[in-house]
Amino acid sequence: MTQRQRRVRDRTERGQRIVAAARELAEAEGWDAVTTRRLAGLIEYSQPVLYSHFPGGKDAIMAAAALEGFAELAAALAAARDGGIAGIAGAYIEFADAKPALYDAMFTLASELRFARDDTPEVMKANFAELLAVIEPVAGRQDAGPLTEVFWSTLHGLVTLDRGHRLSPAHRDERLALVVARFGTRAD
Amino acid sequence: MTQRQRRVRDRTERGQRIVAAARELAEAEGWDAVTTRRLAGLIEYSQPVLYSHFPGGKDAIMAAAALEGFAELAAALAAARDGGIAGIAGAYIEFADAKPALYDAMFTLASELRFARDDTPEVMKANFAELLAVIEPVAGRQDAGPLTEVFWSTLHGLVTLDRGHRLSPAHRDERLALVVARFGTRAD
DNA sequence: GTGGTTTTCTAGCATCGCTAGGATTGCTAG
DNA sequence: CTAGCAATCCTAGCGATGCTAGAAAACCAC
Repeated sequence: MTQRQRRVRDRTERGQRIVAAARELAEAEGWDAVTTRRLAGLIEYSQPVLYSHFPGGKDAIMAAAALEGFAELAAALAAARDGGIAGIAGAYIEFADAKPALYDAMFTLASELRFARDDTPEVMKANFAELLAVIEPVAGRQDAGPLTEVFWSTLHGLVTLDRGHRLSPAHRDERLALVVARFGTRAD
Repeated sequence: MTQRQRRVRDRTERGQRIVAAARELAEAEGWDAVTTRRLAGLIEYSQPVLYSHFPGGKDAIMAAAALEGFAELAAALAAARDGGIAGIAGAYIEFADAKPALYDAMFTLASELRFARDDTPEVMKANFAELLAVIEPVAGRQDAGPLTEVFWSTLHGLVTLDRGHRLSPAHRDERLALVVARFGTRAD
């Protein structure tokens, strides 16, 4: 039955190639350029193969990419945990800046995935936990959970507004410093 | 030449009907449901008529709706100016909550419109000015401009993350209170 | 080899945004 | 009143999208 094992291994490999190709293409030309036909061409198979891996179609592929993104973001945040507020804020923005299409898939698109619920994937909770770990020391008497949500919202807002050319490019560093100033101190 | 005047008046009226129909349909069923065919049916004309009003097609119609949205948001913020940080933050979130599709058109979609540039429409600058007016008193020695951008990012992040079901519904009010706590005090 | 299962591809559907070209209407001049 | 011009509008169609049914091919056990 080792052949059967090889077949399932090939299958999962191909599934990963689909997501990898989608991410690559999205990062290069945006998610609009990620069509099922181009994706099928990239992995050198026909269109219906995509649906055997992801019955949900294109949305499911994007959701799979988003999940990968959450795992990578969690890793990036964990690596910056020692940097405190400034470190984690910088890491967050840097991640969104380095992989804009992936970030879009994680937050702007892929509305199926939702936080703050029982069926929320663990990878997604991990991101919140990383932010929470840094905010907790400065929460004081305030509930750290909601404060983390506000902190997270600030980072996410900075990313998305900046991406939409809504913010002044000259003040990027200054904004980051202000975030640290506003969230880095205890306010009981 | 009064007939000519009536004709141009009818034209502009029809243009507004197009945007109004688009907004109504988007608010009811989302922007994906706003197709050029359905839009043409709603105004009881054929598709190409849309392009005589908006050569840019669907994107231009959404941009027109977004501009209306910026004007309405600026008015809502101006009305809440006396409420200070808490008042304007509440008004902002309330606006986004009452007209979610319009808010999406203003920020998530419609990437043509950009802030912080010379050709930025006045209505868009007005929104920033309203936020700036409230932030300025608490800026202290800090530059009020970037601080307003951070404040704005927080509000925008709260709106978008909440819309994506990323935040706990139970803590809505608490988050707003925390925003006021973090941005309502001087931090020189 | 042969039959049956699994996998893959070809072909097509409905819908999308958008546009060219002809038809229809309205205005003007003789 | 009518002929001709100009503006307006609609029918029909193009290319591309996500997705799917049914035929074709490959694979495996016997």
